Amino acid sequence: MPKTKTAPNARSDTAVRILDLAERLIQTRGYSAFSYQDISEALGITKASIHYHFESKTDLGIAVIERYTEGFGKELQRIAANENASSLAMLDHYTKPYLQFAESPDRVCLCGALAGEVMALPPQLRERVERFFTDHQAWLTSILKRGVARGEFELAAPAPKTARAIFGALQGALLVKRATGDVSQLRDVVAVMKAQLSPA
Amino acid sequence: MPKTKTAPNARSDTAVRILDLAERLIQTRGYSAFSYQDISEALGITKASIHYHFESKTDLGIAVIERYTEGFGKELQRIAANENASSLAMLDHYTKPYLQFAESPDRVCLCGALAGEVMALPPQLRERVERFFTDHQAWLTSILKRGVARGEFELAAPAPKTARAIFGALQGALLVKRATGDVSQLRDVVAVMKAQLSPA
DNA sequence: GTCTATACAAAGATAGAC
DNA sequence: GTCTATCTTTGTATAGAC
Repeated sequence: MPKTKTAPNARSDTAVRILDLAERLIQTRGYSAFSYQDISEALGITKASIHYHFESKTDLGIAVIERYTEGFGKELQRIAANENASSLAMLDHYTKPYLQFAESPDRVCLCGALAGEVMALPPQLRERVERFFTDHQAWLTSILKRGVARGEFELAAPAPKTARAIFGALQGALLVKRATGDVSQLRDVVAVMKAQLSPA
Repeated sequence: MPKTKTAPNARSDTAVRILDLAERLIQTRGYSAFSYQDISEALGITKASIHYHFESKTDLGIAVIERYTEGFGKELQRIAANENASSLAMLDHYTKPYLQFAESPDRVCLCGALAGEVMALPPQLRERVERFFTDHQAWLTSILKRGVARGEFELAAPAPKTARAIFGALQGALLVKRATGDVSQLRDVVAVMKAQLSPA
């Protein structure tokens, strides 16, 4: 029998290429500033074809965010599941995607980019961006608490506040990096963060 | 003789109201997502009238940024000019505008908002946003150095790096605040920053 | 799944009257 | 300085053929 390559939620090649490009466009130019035409020209297909895969721009936006947050979310689970790892190593893993964005001159966190225009987004997108923020801060909070419980961290402020500060510093560093081209800042922020969490 | 109220660079009342609203719209929705129509409806004048005051959207954007950066810039000069002030007090003054933005649920720094969509901006806007970032980081650097020279600060990293970290943390905190509604973070970030700069 | 063709609205902008 | 009217281009979206 012919092998079926259709997994439960499989997406066609084209759909994936559209998602990839849309994600990049949102990260570099923002949601409001990209259009089906941009994608159409870059991929060599018509706007109508894109509508076949994603009925509306809002739908496309939702799909991009969900793929991104789910991918990131699984990574968080994977990191936290490794119970032998030190809490510092876990935090270290968390920062890896940010450091990767920092490598390229014009990319930031997808949700960081969207946060800059959150009031202009369709509600379905806004909700998801806000959820990304709260989820990540919750995750960071749990890792910080774990570190304290294991004697690996010493916090100057309650875990939730420290988590928000770390998250905000990472997002802010990406913003600054893109505006001024300073790639080193991300690494510096991570280094400072680690130094400050270590017990005296 | 009739008193002339026309100062050298005076702007008409309407022009100022347009600028005020445009600034707010950029801060809350972004540059790409606001239109002359938004302004027209809110102020009760036609789009054509707005074009009379600002020939193009780019011109309006430039005017908004320049007013903002000049106002902020003068404040920086004023702060630094008070030679008796402690360096900590100077830093404290610097954070005031950020704390004010944090009061409102949906405002961020104008240039922070624009930084999220720099790649989509007309070059004249992009330049000015980048300059805002480098100017502010340079100013912070000079204050940090002053503090070190006067024995008021003790830095864990070179002044320019520390300045970038502070600036990034402030911008990031505003971003997070708007996405999650947590107004306290700005204050926390400022408090942590001050604590970390104080000599042992 | 992709195309052509088209609809429809919005955005940015201009001309010219008042 | 503001208006009406209009123009052009772009953006989003749909219908229907292939």
